[in-house]
Amino acid sequence: MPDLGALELLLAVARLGSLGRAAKELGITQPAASSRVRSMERQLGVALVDRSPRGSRLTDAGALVTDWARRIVEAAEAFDAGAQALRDRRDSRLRVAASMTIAEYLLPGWLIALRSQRPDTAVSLTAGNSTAVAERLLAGDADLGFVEGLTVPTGLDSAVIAHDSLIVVTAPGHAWARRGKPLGAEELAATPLILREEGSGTRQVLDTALGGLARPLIELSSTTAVKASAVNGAGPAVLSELAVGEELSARRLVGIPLEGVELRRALRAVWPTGHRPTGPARDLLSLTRAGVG
Amino acid sequence: MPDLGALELLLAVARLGSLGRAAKELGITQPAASSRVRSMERQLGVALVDRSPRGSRLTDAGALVTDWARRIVEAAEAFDAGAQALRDRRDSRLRVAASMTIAEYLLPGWLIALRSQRPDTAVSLTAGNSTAVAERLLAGDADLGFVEGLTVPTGLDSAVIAHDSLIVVTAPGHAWARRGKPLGAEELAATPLILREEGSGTRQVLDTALGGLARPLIELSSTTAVKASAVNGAGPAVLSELAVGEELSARRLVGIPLEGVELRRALRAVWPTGHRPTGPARDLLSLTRAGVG
DNA sequence: CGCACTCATAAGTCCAGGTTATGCCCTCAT
DNA sequence: ATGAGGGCATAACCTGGACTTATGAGTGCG
Repeated sequence: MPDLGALELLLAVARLGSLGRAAKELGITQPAASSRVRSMERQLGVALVDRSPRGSRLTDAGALVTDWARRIVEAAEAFDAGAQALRDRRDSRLRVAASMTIAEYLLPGWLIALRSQRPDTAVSLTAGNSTAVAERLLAGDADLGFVEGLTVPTGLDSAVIAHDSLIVVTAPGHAWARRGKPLGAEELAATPLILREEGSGTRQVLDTALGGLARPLIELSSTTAVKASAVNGAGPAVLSELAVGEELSARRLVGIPLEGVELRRALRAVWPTGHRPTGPARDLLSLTRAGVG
Repeated sequence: MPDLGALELLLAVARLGSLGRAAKELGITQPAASSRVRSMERQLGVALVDRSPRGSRLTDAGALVTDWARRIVEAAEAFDAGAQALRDRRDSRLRVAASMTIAEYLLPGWLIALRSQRPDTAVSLTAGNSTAVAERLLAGDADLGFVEGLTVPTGLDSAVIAHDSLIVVTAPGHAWARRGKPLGAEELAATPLILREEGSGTRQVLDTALGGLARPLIELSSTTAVKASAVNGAGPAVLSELAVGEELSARRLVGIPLEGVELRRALRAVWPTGHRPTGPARDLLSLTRAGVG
């Protein structure tokens, strides 16, 4: 398994064109960097950088490895942004409460953007369901909240910042992946589906859209488990599009077009009625709304 | 920065419900696992798992962290699949040669799938441009090739396995993100764009589609650099949709609908004329075609 | 009550990755 | 030409963190 530090080093070498400069950027010495890259090359059995007395340049294999590495490091940065927000729990200038889906898929990106824009803003994050978010806001324990769902908790003002569409997905081998015409509500309702458990946000939306008729093939308690089942060909699943971007573009899953079924739900920023977001809360809010145009 | 090993451990704990079992799966002892999780919790300042005499369950924060961690680990697995293919250069049963874009974005996923389906197949990978791929195949140094582009090198048979569409993207704040009607060819050709350098595959497709008229605002030598410029609002960019899936779903970039411009190019599997792929090459080929339906 | 499972603590070992120190190679400017 | 400077490699040493084994303690069950 790769070592994150080594990957960062490799990216730095690619960017700066020299082992020494890369080493300095990461706060280590040049020999340390040299040895790290060397040991990585030994492990891969391929030369990654062309060393010359005028600097170091990536080889072809190095460029490929670097591109793969970049994905890992970007995911790690998102993790870090989220982790920092979890860590700085108390004395933060901006306290955010968010529902799970938003905290999982969207917040890390926003936090990275906010950090690059206002590097000195400390953000703290708590995650929970809609009512928990509302409680924290009303108790003054959070400055800004994010919820998904069909209704806005009372006592809160809100702004729609995005929409989350549920989509029907199957493994590429499934018969639905080949069908010519879009899927209708009746057929969807008549087919057993891989679903989140009753009471979950996505299940709620689906039941509403179909008039309470969704038939579960399997019920699972996490989005990830649903995804895994669908990828393994257990059947068609209904999931937030946020959760399956990766799988769709890698064609591990295929989206099935729908017709006459509306599976959108609003993602909303919320705050106590009257208390218009100001300062860092306003910054974050405008970041999130930028995407909607 | 997080430690990959600790993240894997956390995922294993989540899946298996016990520190001890997770430890065993990773080949370490229970105290080692215990201490690792503990140190991670100390670093984050949040309890991640609820320990009980009957096992360990994730806390809410733990579930969130685990979801973030899963992304990193998945990227690392893709890296690992690619790295292994680079490592086993010589005596492998299946030797693949692929163009950069395919090697970068698609192959790792295929290799993971192939590994789970045929765990004992050793794959080796070399990356290069179309002519290099053709040379290796014709010289008998590779069993199966993948190329993108408008033409098939002579001496090779091919099968289209997917299509790669170029798309026009801008930062969400750009005026085009708000326009109502699709963009036409003339307007696209008249606007300076952030592009890859002349001679690159994507540039080639764009020039062809526009009749050689693309006007560069900036020319950059890597897909990543183009992406970064576009995200920072330098202007509209043209990129493979494979490269921007992440950015689109996080709304760091917005896709601009086009009209009357065809920016698709075929991704093809290729092999020496007559030499129909057999054995592991056939397995890999059928994996890649599964997505097309 | 003792067995089987969980997790925590303690004490000891070991190596990966770091450091400093040094030398070689190349280029460029004086 | 020659010395200065940047870039990389090698060598020898140091250290801390992560692993190990050994043990104890809490819970539930036959």
